[in-house]
Amino acid sequence: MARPMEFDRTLARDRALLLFWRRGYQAASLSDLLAAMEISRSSFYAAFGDKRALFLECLDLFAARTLNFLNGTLETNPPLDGLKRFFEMGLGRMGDGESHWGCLLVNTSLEMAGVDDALSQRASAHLAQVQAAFEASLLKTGCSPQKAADLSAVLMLLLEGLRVSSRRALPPETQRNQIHTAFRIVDAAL
Amino acid sequence: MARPMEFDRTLARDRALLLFWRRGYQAASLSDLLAAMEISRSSFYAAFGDKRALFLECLDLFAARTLNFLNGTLETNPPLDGLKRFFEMGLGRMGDGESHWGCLLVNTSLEMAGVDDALSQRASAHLAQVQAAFEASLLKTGCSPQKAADLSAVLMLLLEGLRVSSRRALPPETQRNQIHTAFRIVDAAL
DNA sequence: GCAATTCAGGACCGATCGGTACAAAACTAT
DNA sequence: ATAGTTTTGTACCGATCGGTCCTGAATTGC
Repeated sequence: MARPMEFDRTLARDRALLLFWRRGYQAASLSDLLAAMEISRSSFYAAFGDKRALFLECLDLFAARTLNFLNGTLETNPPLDGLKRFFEMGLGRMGDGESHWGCLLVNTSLEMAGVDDALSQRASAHLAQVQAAFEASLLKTGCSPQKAADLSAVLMLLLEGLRVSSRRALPPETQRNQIHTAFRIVDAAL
Repeated sequence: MARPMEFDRTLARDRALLLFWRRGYQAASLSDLLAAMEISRSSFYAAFGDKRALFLECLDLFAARTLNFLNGTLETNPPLDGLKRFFEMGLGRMGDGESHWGCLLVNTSLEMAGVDDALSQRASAHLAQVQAAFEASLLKTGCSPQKAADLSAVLMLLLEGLRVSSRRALPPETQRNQIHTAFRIVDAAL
């Protein structure tokens, strides 16, 4: 019927996600986004609504992928090993990008608090889902529900702290040590 | 010789610090700042240079106060109690403001990473000083240097996670539980 | 009182922000 | 080929950004 779209929507969206991840919501200007996504202004607004809507889409997508990865590792590993592997996600090879941008959920929850609380709360809600997955996994180790609740809350603290370490660009080796020590003492508490 | 200043510089600076703490660097516009500080544009630039310089001043001041408070509690309490008290700083009474803004150092380190790396790194360096104080305190418990280094790194993870919890506006009671559980398992690891 | 000096208020600046409007280009269906 | 439809590139929009400049008011030393 008419002219077909000239760009791949999901590809453009993924590129936007990377930019948001790297720079945060506010510092990623429209021009930056258009350049990164390699589409024009009109295509942008036609396909994504506006900047905020696109961000929301990216945020939810990031959360879905994160939960997906987490559930994957939890299914194919003993609970604690799966958790540890999840913690180690994204501290990868030194110069590969993506490795020192922290976690978009944590970043957003902090950046947008007091600025756009709806965005902040949404990111926070996604984090709560992650914590719920932690708790479910801990329960499978046979510990008490109380202990699972308490420890999953502490695991969330550790994860957030680790994603801060990542964005602070602490050396991967340092982060690896942090994970190792953290899991050693969590293990002892089980 | 001439007309004296009509405003209290340190008062204005403190007000700016609160705004930066609450909204972050980017979202605190000049107009916002002037309104909060209750000074005029010209006074602002005469007294503080520019927005970034003022922020830097606030950041360093926040760090100094934080370290000061930390060292105070560490001097007047047994090491672990002092640390715990530091962790509990700022989760205070529900509606008193300041309690759910997280930590300016953590906030800044995340927000400015990839945007103004000098600011991010500076905040990160201040955090490293806090961690060093943790380590020194742990050493006083008589544990091995290795253990002090490892545990202080984990304590930093927990602190960062807790300040994220704070800015996410998790209920103070939840945060209290997190602190309690965290210190229980850290204690066990000593 | 008067000159000298420093202050504060606000007009003004170019740049950039996110977002809209519009016209030309590109494609399909007939 | 042509009519009809959708996409795309870009000019343009008002608002706001951080920052400068200039004027008039306020206060001092004399």
